[in-house]
Amino acid sequence: MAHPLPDVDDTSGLCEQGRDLIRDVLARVGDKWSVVVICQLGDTSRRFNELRRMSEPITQRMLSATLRGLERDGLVTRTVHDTKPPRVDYALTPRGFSLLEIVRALAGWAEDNAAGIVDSRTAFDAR
Amino acid sequence: MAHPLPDVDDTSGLCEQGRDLIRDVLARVGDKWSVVVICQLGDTSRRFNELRRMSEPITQRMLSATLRGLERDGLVTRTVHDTKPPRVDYALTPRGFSLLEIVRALAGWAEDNAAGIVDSRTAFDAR
DNA sequence: CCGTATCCTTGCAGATACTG
DNA sequence: CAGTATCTGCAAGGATACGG
Repeated sequence: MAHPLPDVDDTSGLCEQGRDLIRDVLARVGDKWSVVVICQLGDTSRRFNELRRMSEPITQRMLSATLRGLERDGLVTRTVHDTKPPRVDYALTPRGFSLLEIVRALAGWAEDNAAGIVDSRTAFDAR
Repeated sequence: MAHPLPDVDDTSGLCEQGRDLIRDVLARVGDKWSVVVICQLGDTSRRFNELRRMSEPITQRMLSATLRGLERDGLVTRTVHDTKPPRVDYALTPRGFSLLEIVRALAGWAEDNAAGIVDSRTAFDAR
């Protein structure tokens, strides 16, 4: 196991420790579809095509891959009901819900700073 | 300005409104180098090659692009000192600092859940 | 020292078609 | 309904070289 930076200064706090895994988590949050799916599962469990419709224009392939990734990290559960037309339910785990909280905080920040960011961009581009 | 989704249901709360911009912000957080740079600027301002060394193995190209993106969004400032060897300082803006807070919260969550996630992955892969 | 310009590879994601 | 398989493009990013 590679030691995560036995570096001289640790002035950056949390951001320096466990770099790999943290980047992993950040990547998931940065992933377009993961966040969308997590948000949609925030209220109740959903079925595959239900998520597909809600997350348009996601492709089947991407939804499938996204869900498998989330399941792998223990963020969602996949429950197969052996009914006549097959039915699969996806739901957030406790860990998934705790991530949802953070994502919502981030979304809140984005909303609060949206106008300012747009202004900054306009100013920057006008040059 | 485009209205942020005059959609039918808003069951997912914040995650549904202003989708485009929010995804933009999330993408920045998910971006490998942006977070690293923001964290390194958390304590004090830094010079270009200083950031370059601290963020290894980032390439010049990527650091340049990352910094320009952050500057464009008003997250960092770029200050050129007209000294004999050219010197450029990058620093976090107030907006940058406020994002740093969120990123640190996210990093904290990652640390708290690191072990659990690794376990989930191992269990998932062992099948 | 602080970048930009160019080339070139790679991996991600869309489209499409098919299976249990 | 709930996915997997294959093929293909396209753009992000590494390597390298050069300019202010």
